[in-house]
This record gives sequence, C-alpha cells and structure tokens, in this order.
Amino acid sequence: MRHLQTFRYIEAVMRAGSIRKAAEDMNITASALNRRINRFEEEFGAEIFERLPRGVRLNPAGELLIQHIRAQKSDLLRLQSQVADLSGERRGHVSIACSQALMPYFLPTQIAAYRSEHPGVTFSANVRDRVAAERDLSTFSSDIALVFEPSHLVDFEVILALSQPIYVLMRPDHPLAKDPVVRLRDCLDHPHVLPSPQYGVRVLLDAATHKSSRAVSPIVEAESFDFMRHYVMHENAISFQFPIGLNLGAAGDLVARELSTRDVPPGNLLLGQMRGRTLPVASARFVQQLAQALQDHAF
Amino acid sequence: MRHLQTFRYIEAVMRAGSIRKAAEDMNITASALNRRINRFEEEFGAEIFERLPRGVRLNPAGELLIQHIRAQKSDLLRLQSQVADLSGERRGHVSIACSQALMPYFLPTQIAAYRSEHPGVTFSANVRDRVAAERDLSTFSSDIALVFEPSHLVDFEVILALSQPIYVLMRPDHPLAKDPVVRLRDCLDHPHVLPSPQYGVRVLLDAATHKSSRAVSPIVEAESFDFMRHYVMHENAISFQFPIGLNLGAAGDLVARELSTRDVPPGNLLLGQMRGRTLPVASARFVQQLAQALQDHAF
DNA sequence: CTCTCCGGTTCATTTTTTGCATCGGTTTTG
DNA sequence: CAAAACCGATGCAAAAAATGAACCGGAGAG
Repeated sequence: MRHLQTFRYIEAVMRAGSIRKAAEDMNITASALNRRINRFEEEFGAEIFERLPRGVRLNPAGELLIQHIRAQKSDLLRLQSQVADLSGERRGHVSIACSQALMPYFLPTQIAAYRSEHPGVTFSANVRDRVAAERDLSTFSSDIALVFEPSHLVDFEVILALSQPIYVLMRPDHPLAKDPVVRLRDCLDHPHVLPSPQYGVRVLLDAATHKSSRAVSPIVEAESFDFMRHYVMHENAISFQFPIGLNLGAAGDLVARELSTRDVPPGNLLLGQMRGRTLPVASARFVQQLAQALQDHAF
Repeated sequence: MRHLQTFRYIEAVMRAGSIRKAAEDMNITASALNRRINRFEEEFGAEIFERLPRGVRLNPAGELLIQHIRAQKSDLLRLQSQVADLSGERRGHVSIACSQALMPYFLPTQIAAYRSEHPGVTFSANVRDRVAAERDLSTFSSDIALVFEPSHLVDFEVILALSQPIYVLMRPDHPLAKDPVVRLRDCLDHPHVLPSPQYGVRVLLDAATHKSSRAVSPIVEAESFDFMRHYVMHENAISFQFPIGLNLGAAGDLVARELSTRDVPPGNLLLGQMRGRTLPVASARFVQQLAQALQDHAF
C-alpha cells in the first residue's frame, strides 16, 4: 500500500535509531528520507523524533504515532483478508503467541483441524512468556495469545479463561505414582525439576511455598518443558506441568498425577486478543474454535 | 494529511456517484481521479466500485473500505488532539448526537460546566433520534450519543444507562395536577399532545397501550417538545416528557406529575459511543463528566 | 585537534501525477 | 431511430513531486 510508505519509513527510522541507517535499510538516500520525515512532522503538526547528537529517537508524540501506525497497518491487513474472504477465497494468516506447554500437543491438533477445513489459511505460532505475549498483542505482532497467568492485562482482552490444576510428572516406578493425587510437601521431599521463574507453573509453586516453611529446591532449572520431561526419565525425579501440555489420554513413558489443589491453586490459562481490536476473519474464526476446544477440554 | 488524499477522493466519488462529478468537486480532472481509483484498486487487490452505465457505486468490498477510511480519519484526529493535549494545549472538539429533550436544560449546563474548565474545547450538539444517533456514531460523525431507547445497539457501546420514568406536563389548574402520581387511563381521558412515533416517549406509550383496550389519540402530534410544552398552555391539554428534559427544580408555568410506572415502564436514557473506538481526550473526559452528572441526576 | 557520524540543505535529475484530447460504450432525449 | 448527453478508460505531453549526489555545520570519540 503506497499511502503507508511514509509510515514504513518512520518505523524503519525508529528501529534503526538514525535516519542515515534507516535510509540504508530502506534503499533510499538519507536526504530523501530526512525530507519525508520533516514534511510529515510539518503536516502532522508536531515533531515525532527527538534529534540527538548521535541520531534520533521517538518522543512521546512519536510513541503515540507508532501505535496509530501499527493499528492502521493491522486494520488494513484485516480489511484485505476480509475482502478476500467475501470473494469466496477463504485465505488469511493467523499468528499466535502462546505458552510453550501448548506447542507439543494442543496447538498442532487445533491448527491441523482448522486447516483441514480452510486449507488457504496459514499460521505462525510463537512461544512467548506471559509478559511477551501481551507485548506481542499490543504491537500487533500476534493476533491471539494463549498463556498461563498473564500479568498486566491492560491491553489483554480475555476471551476465555480455563482453570488448570498442576500435574506432577514422574516415571511409573516413582514412589509418588501410587496415589492419584499427590501433596506438595511430598513432592518437595523428592528431587524435582522446575521451569525458570517466569513460567506460570513456577509462579504458582513459588507463591504456594512462599507462605509455608518449605521452599522449592530444584535440582535442575530449565526453560524447556521437553527437556524437563526427558530429564525426569533419567534421574527418576519429578516435574510439574499443566494438563493441557500433556497427552493424558495416551500411555507414555511417564505418568501424571494431580497435585492437590489444596496446596497449590490451579493456574489460569487465558485466551486473549488485543483489547478493542477487530480480528481478521481467519483469526476470529480460529479463536472461536480454540475457545470451543478449551471448553471441551474442561469437560 | 497527504497520505489520506486517495481516501478523500474515494469518499468524494462515493458521495458524487460518479468519477466525473467527484473530480469536479475535488477540483481535478476526471482522468487523474480515474487513474487514482484504478491504481488504488490494483494495489488494494480488489475492485471497490461497481461500474454502472451512469456512474459508479461502492461494491461490498468498497463498503468495508469506507468503514476503514472513516475509522482511520477519526483515529488520526484523535491522535492529533492527544498530541496537542500532551504539549499542554488542552484543545479539541466534541461532537454529540442527542435527544431533543436534552437540548434545553441538561446539555447547555453540562457543556458550560466543561468549558469553564477547558475553554479551548469546542462542541457541536446535534439533535438525533434513536436510529440516527447510532448511525452518526458508526460513521464517526459524532463522538458521543445520548438518546432514549436506542434500538439496534450493534455499534452502540453503552457507557451508562439511566432509567427515566415518564412525566406528565400540564397547567397547574389541570384536574390531574392534584395527585403527585397520575395513571395512564386518566391521561387518556384528557386531550393529549404526543411526539411523533419515532420518539422514545411515544414508543413507550404506544407499547403500553398496545396490550390494553385503550389507545392513545393525540389531538396534536408534533416533533418539537418545545412546541408541545407551549401548546399545553393554550388548550389546557397534557403532554409527556422525560424528567431530564424538564427543569423540575424551577417553578414554571407548567407542573409535572409522574406517570405511574405500573402503567408505563420507565424509559432508558443511554450514554454511548462507537463500539471499540478510542475517543479523543476531550470527548473521553466529557463523557466522564456526563456519566457523573447523569448518576447524580438519578440520586 | 582530527576524525567520524549525525541531521539539514541545495540543486540537477528522475519519477510520478496531472491535464487535455479522444475513444468506445450506454442511456436519455427529441 | 438517430442525436445528444454522460460515463469510464487511455495515450501523450506538461507539470509537479520525490529523489540522489554533494556539501554544510555541529556534536561526540579517540
């Protein structure tokens, strides 16, 4: 879209931090870019960049403008996909920011199900933690977020919340495997593997042990749930995970036991979008399917 | 804003119904305008006008585009006023679509109060019925709507609802003036003046009498509440009005008596904005003041 | 101090947009 | 039924706008 060219240049300048660098990135001369910026500021009625000795930086007005630019770009994309949709094409792209836990089982199933009905729709799925997911939404780099326990919630409009008790993962021969529900204190007595502090499971466990005398003491702390799952096999330790990240139906090498909700409250899995935004058709439809699937998941 | 020029042309073509007429309106040649439209359609990826023998008309894709264009224009205006605001200027314009009843007393008071604190803010207040108010919001021609019993509510995001019982207006010497609350059947026995069927008061009265055997039989039907108020003086008839349209405190030439809510349910006065829209600072602040004033009005 | 990198400016050049004349088509008018 | 009136589209030259190359003055960096 030609009329957004200046906006693209402004974004490039913001990213590069200087007009000359941005000009190189965009394959034009610095003088041309400089004039575009100046002309835009003039007709906009305010400066949008602070001129520093080593380059430029957005001022508060510029920050507001960038939001407008992102919203505009995203809305144009939505519009175009909607127009393509009404001419019967059923195409589009859905981008999702979601917790790592959903990557192995839940999301592939859902995307495959959707694509079997709408083969023209493409997807991008990115692993994001609770904070990054919300930032993704507000910069319009993702349409949908599906994360545990997001924190700020200012730009995050909750579409559906699903309560998820924590499950304990272990080998079938582990002592704790004999009971269907395990207590937190028993877990702490065994070697345990935990995710890093930014993850939802860890936040809940830390909060639960904070009041009590016992603290978690992970023998290994990791970022990858996959790693933890495999590590549990080797050392006969235990790990923790939300049920939606597990393949509870299938009998695997590991067993999962519910961690008593008396000890640790269930986590909240939240499906959300940018507040107030109108999603493209494909994304809106996919959100509906996700919401349905999550509700079914909760029985 | 230069980058919206093509959008302005598209709007002109939509209004004029033909490229040639629009070209004349916009003071360019038809060929230039025609090429702009064609070029835009090409990069947009779809035609937006149907070519008819006598001109052009928006197709469905064009209708969607027009919504986008209006949203863009309005958001840019909001952004500019917000930027002006943060440089300390406190300027802006608020446009309100509201029921006739609010024009004499309520709205002037509120606007004056607001302007005493923010003299840089200007207002436009337009009388709109329940349907037109919502249309105004969705075309971005008004920021705020304040109407009785709006009907569709698809684009109308309710900010505050205020229940308003109907009051009966009459001369102090009217027989019905002796009781503090009057019944509908008694009103129907006296000559009455009613607003036209599209007004909220009338809708409620029609609905209330629809089930009963008695029907309203207005001796005069009018569009102007002011006219009706004065007519009541001359013929010693009665009329109906929502209390917010009255100056209940002041002793005037007329008295107002509550119409029993057993006979006619109270009307709903709804304060609203375009669904999902971010209002300009000035409008957002004024909405807050209105909401406060309306709540106080309800005690 | 010198060197480098920055945004801003000048001016010739290139690219884009516009106006004019005109074509082919359809509807309205006489 | 034919002429007139509009309509959108297009070729081509003129006008307008954007661009690139060179350069200026100023602010850190070494």
